[in-house]
Amino acid sequence: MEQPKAASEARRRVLETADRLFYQEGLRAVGIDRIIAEAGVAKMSLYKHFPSKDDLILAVLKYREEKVLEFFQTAMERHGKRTKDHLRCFFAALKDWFESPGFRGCAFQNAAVELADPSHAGAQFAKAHKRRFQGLLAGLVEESIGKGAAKVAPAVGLLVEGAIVTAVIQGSPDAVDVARGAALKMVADAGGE
Amino acid sequence: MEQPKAASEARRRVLETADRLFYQEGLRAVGIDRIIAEAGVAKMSLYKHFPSKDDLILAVLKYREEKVLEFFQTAMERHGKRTKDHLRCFFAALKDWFESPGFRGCAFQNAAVELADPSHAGAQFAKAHKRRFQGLLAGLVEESIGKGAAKVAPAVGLLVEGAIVTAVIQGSPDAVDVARGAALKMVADAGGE
DNA sequence: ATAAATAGACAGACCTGTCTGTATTGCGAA
DNA sequence: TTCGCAATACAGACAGGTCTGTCTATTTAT
Repeated sequence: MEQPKAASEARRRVLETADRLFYQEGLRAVGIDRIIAEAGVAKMSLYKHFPSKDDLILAVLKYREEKVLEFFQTAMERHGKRTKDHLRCFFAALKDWFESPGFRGCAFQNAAVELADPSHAGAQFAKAHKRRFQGLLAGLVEESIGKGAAKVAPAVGLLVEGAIVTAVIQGSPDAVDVARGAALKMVADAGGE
Repeated sequence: MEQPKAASEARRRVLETADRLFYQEGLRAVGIDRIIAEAGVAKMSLYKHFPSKDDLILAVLKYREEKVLEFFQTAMERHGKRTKDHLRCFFAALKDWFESPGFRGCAFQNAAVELADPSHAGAQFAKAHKRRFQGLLAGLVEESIGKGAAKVAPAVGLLVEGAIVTAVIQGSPDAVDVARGAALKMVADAGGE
């Protein structure tokens, strides 16, 4: 049986397909018809699970947040075998991400740009996600240098965000090296006081 | 008379209107009909000057680059009365921008996100613009500390780009203070060697 | 049989781009 | 000055396609 919490096979396929297409081509560029065609699902099945496209967008963003956190967790663990500096692991994972096929930046940055209206649920979720993400990053900085972290963590966050948009626009992952170098130096300087 | 190189009143109105609407609501969210209505221009007048929407988008980006450079020039001159540190002037101008009404981030970042396809003329122009902008910024850093600039200028660029997206997503100009603090410290450290 | 998913037509709006026809304007020639 | 000419812009209908969202009716699986 797959009815109560199996979350419905059709629903899962819609979510995965929409996530892929939205990320790759943009929220506005991808229509419902395209999603149901590639998901192999009837239109009514989609609208049963997601009453409107805005609802679907929000669900996709939530789904993606889980996937992003999972990605960083496993990628950092993989790099964690070589060094115990978790901040270094983070930048190694970030580089993996930039170099992954189909990389098109941060879905939450992109959503905030495409949605334009800051009151849109998707834009608000993006804002909340960025706060959570920054919180994780600040945790890594604090793990490195303790108390002084609050002084540099926000700047490290800006370096990461800047590296993401720059990598997208320039079509190259090089920015991550710049960000890592600057961030590690900043953190080292702040920790040595 | 207003015929030969007056660049056509209608063309100018289309460009200004499209620039405003595209920036405020997004390239895909704004249609041709909306532009001609608000510009008070006939559809054929628009298509005479800009054969397609993609052509219009590209023209708007070029137009905006001029406006952006003008803005920074005058804003920096205004702040230049108090300090001769041009890098500080730049961050003061950046803050003015973030606080200006209707601020919605960098049109070139936004265009790169919305266009998705990196081969689109608009995406390529955005990429080229960012290189030019980074060149200007690097010039300011070099003016501060000379040779060592090449080591820190790219990171300063990332801080600026990160501050822009963060200000948009968070709906607050605060990120500019973080970026300025980190950038000035980085530059000072690099200069003192 | 009941619940869920299927296929696909449909409405109504909006999209880009084309087309026709009219009004306005400046300018050289009569 | 007055006429006609050419360029420009105007208004708006139109074609052909796509968009979101609704609806009906059929199929499948439990």
